[in-house]
Amino acid sequence: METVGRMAGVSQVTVSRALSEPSKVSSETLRRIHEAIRVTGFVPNAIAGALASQRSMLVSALVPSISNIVYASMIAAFNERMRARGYQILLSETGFDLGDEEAFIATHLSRRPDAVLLTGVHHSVQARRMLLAASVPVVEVWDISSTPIDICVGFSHVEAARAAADFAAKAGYRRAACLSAGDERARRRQQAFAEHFERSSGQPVVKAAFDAPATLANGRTGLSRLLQSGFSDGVVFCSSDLLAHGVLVEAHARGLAVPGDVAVIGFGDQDYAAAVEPALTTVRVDREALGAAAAETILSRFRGQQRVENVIDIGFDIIRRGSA
Amino acid sequence: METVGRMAGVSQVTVSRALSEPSKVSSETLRRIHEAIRVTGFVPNAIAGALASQRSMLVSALVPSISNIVYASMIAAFNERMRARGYQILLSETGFDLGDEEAFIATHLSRRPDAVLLTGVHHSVQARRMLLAASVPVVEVWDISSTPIDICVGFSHVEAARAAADFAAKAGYRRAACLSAGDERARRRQQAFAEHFERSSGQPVVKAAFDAPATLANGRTGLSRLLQSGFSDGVVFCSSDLLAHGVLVEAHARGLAVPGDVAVIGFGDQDYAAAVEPALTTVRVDREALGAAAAETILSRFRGQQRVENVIDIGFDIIRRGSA
DNA sequence: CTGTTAGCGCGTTCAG
DNA sequence: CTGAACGCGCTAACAG
Repeated sequence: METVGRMAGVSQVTVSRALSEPSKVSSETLRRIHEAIRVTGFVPNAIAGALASQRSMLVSALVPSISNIVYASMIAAFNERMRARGYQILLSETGFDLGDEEAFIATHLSRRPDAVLLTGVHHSVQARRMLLAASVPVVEVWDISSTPIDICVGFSHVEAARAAADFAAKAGYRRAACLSAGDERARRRQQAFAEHFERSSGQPVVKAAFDAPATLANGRTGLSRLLQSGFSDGVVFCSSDLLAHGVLVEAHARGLAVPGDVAVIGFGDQDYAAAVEPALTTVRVDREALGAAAAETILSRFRGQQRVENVIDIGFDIIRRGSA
Repeated sequence: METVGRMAGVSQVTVSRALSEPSKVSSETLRRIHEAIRVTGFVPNAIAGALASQRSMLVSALVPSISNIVYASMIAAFNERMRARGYQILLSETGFDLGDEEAFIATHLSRRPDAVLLTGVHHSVQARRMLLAASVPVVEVWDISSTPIDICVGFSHVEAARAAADFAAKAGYRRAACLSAGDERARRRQQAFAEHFERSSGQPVVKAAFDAPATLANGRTGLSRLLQSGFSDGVVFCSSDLLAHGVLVEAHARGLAVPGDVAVIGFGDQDYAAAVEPALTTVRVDREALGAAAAETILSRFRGQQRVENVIDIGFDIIRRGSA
């Protein structure tokens, strides 16, 4: 800035102002400064800016998995809103381990983010402490808690699973099975679905769970396991559309009719859910709305509104298509 | 650090050293310093550290799409290597627009990353200029160029498409079609496949291209369009496994046998490629190896090795499965 | 509208 | 093995 200023015949401070508050600089000096910037190829140093202003314009986001479209699409929506206000996202993949998450939180906080987004409402004690000490807005997404660290935006996994169980019972299915992949929230849904369905139908619900992440192959294996366990002629509640899709493929390979021989309910309503054969009945979670709502609450905190609603339930919908 | 030092009975400098070069501090002072850190809940300020040391420990990465598993899995591998060395990734989604990419590059460079990863080898003139001026290692991935900005790690899209065309011809297919989604590299592959197949078979290749990103639904629509255009009884070369999967679903819905009535070749070898019915014949690109190689070249630059090989071709493989 | 001054919280010399 | 002094490049007051 010193160099640019010298070239434009002004001081370093004026250059700084020209960049951050152009309205406070005369149009003529502004012109000369921009010309000097162009000639020198000057790129402002955001690090120094952050140190001086105590605002990094960085928001850190921690998700279990980047390659899981479920989180990726939520982050995309979040990112878009934040970027429109000049914030950049520092994204990390934590896996599903709370200890790892704690380490990531420490690393992220060292960069002094202006806000933090976390996935889920369960965090280590030390993590909570660090986040509170950082005294920046913290948003927990993808779940609901009555005692968030700061703000939470999500939906109730238990209620969603119960709604699916009600749907299955009302659709006339007498028997049900659950298929879930390795993630705590998925298992909570499985549990809630099973309890609720068993209560209303009186029939035991067969379960299969993978420790591994959800894949199409696991969906296929999952249906095989359920059939081996004696399940037949009922509905399979899957913890993700990907697993549900695998069930569809396996059913097809075995010559089982869907939903005649086996019905399928997915979770998430991914973009392919409506395109598979038969189209997937699923629980829709509006991930874009979730990411957007998370961004909005953070931004309103930045505007100084301390009294933001701190528990936002974005709900869910059961989307009935052909598979169940 | 001042506060921590006072509590431990040492100066700020010693605290700094205790954190960055513990071997240069006596074990007793080390102990007291760590105790003080624990009590105060001190979290080092990486911003100030970066400003003083002129090293941000940040590496910026620009990909067309975060939610596209193709890039996400490459970034995951890249990230893992860099993180092991203490670097954090600043990730942005550029879309497929070179102008937008330029804006992102400027924003990223203002954070003074220690290295930059870009997707593709085509960038705006201004982008190249800025990157060169930044004088940090720059890796272009996912393509090959004889004149990279600095380093490139990828494979030849033209050669991959030609290999697929050769495979199709040798497998006995006399007619072919191409299906591709909106991305310059996909279109280059489609072009190369068509030229090569037409030359060897003498038959014109039917083409369909989408401006939109690849989705399963587009794959279905794509097959419909190709059939309408008069295509039948041949092989469809798709620009991604997702499109190929859509073709599979649509063929099934229409009662067409795969590969009997229509054969399918995908691109990428995603994890579901082997799990669909029939399993997908596809062009495998080792995305993990790509991400890892990109990280390794950057890290060796950091170690001061200026003479790193600057064009790395990781190649590809044709994986023959059931669909073609 | 512009400039002066004083930090932001660290790492990096160089002395001891 | 430890500390004093300095500066990284910028923003935030304040004064003119």
